[in-house]
Amino acid sequence: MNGPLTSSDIAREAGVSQATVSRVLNGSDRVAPGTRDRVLAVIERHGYAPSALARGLVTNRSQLIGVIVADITNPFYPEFIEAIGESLAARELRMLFYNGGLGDEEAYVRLLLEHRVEGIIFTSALRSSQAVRRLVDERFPLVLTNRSVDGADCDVVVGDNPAGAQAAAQHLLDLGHRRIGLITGHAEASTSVERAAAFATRLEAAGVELPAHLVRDAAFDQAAARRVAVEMLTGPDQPTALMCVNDVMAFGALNAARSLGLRVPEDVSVMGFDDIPMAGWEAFRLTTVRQPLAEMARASVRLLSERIAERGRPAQRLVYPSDLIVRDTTAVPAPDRRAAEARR
Amino acid sequence: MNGPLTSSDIAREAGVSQATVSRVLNGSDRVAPGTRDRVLAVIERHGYAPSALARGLVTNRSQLIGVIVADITNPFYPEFIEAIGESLAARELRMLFYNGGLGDEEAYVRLLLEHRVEGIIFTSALRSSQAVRRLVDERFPLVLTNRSVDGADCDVVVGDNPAGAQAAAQHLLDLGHRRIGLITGHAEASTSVERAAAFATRLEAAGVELPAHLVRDAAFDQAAARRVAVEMLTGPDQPTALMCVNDVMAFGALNAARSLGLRVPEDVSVMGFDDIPMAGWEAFRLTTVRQPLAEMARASVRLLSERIAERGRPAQRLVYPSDLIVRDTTAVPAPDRRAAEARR
DNA sequence: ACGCTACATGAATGCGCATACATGCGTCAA
DNA sequence: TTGACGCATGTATGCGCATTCATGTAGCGT
Repeated sequence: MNGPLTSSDIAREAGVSQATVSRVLNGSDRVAPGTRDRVLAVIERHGYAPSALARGLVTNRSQLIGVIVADITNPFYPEFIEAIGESLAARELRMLFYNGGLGDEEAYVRLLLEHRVEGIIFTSALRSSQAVRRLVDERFPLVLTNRSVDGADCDVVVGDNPAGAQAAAQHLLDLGHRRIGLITGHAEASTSVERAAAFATRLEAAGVELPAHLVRDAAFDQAAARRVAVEMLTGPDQPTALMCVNDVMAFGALNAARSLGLRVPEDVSVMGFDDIPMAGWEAFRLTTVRQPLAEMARASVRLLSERIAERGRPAQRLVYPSDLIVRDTTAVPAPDRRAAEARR
Repeated sequence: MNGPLTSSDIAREAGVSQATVSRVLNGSDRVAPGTRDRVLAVIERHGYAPSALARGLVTNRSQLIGVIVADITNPFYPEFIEAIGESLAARELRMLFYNGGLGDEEAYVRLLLEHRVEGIIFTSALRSSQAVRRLVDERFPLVLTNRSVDGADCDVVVGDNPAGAQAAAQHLLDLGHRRIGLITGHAEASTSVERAAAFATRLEAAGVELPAHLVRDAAFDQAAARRVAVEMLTGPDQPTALMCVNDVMAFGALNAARSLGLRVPEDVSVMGFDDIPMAGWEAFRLTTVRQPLAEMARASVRLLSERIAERGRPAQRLVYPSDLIVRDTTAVPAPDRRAAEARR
């Protein structure tokens, strides 16, 4: 009576062979109804659970999917993880979860491979990720979600960052902003780079300058964004609006404004990107760009399991639309506002 | 060349036996330095990763720990998961992650057991959980974090809920509040029950009534708490303060107040419990009760791995202190709402 | 009644590894 | 020089399961 029961234990008690137990477990085979019921009864009675280790060893299918997240405390990710978890469960797949995946990706991937995961979902790969490129070269099933990696020809699920960022820029331009600060994420994150580039391009096209000191990196981090925003809002050449390439950093900017006694949007406008659920909370009411996060998460799982089933298929790149969501953190810039009020 | 390399492949190429490869992989054994280097070179060259499935089958150690969370989108959990992940990694353990564990716990646990997890961390067990009790009966290694289960004699890591809730009650009483609303979590969650009970007791001891219609359940959910708070703040017998048994619900209450145009703390005071990082954000500046979340998470992992090593040891219950953190959402009550409005 | 088929089931095998046991070699004391 | 011993390494085995092949039995037609 050491450790969990085995299929042989069940077989003995049910008076059949181990092979038969295996057959009823896997349903498909032809087993006499009476035998099946008898075996199932024994399984039920003991709460027998077949070993996924042994099964995986034989079938070469671990039922495990590795999911790598850079920072689960960043409120962007939980939504994703939730949706991924649901999709995985629906496909009889379990999640081997790794948080902090930015550091030594190599080590993480190694561990995942030891456990013979059938595939990996990277939610926060860096553009230059060696680990990702190597896996792609080996045709190991993986999908990049919300990010892409330079030169890696693999399945990718992203939002339409350029369109979203341009819409954001246009929104601020339309309001009349001409001095705009941009808070970017990690310089190695495609998401940040794409959004920042498109935003800058749109501004440039409208003849609005985006000086270097108004473009700051905050690595997708709330606290860092808060610091950077404080600096921009107290430094020279203060912006009338702050664009952040994700919502979490926009919360940081909002916190910064509040800590400085500035009103949003009266004194500064703030924009985010992603439209995570918190962005809609009364505490924020953040103007942002919506991405269909849950849908993107589901698509990632779908793509991954399709690739597992068919390794040779051509890589797909799914691009989801981005929609401008105007809430309460953006308005006409302050000077104009005064003028407008005076005009009345 | 199907599937990953095996130790036999490595052995063949290194000119040794499979057993020797296994020996160098597991370090300990006496292997000639020259042989070891040769084998390691081959392993390195091919990026060979030994199968955790096969190893687990032999050693009966999967290196997997199941972690069950009720709702990862609840900002309380990511902190926990992060800390748990780090502790697990430090012990060469991986996280098999399950979100949504409140629903069919039975099914989840079954899956975890199939994968032969060495232990399970429940972060959101319900008081009456059958699944937990059964596991405890079977002496399966598990620890309950932030929750306890009635009649389950197992390792538990919790904050000092009674002390924290009493401190919260005392704080509101000291400020002069006499009509206080209480928003509770899931009625089956020990955390909620303990906090609510201690809070009520303290009020009662001070001769302050806590009428039934001012005690509402919001299941630890932000949106539900928001709804309930709106009802209490617009209904009859409006409270001057709202105590929420966790921070996330306090955010809901804050959102409710804001949506009603009520100022916090001038018109209503709001308190939470947990002191998750967001509670300190300028957007909230929530008065709350701090629990050492990361420490509790680490202790959970420690307890679990100790129990895995020694199944027979007596169950431990670790109680961590709770500290009142006074920030900006609590103040002396407005004499009454009308007076407050008249003043404006 | 006989032989044949279809089907239910058992026996045997191997997945990749750790480990107990066996072997062969060098070393050292006598 | 010899036998005993220790060390490095090889051989054999089994973990729990899926699966292939072998076997026996019932059911069928003629």
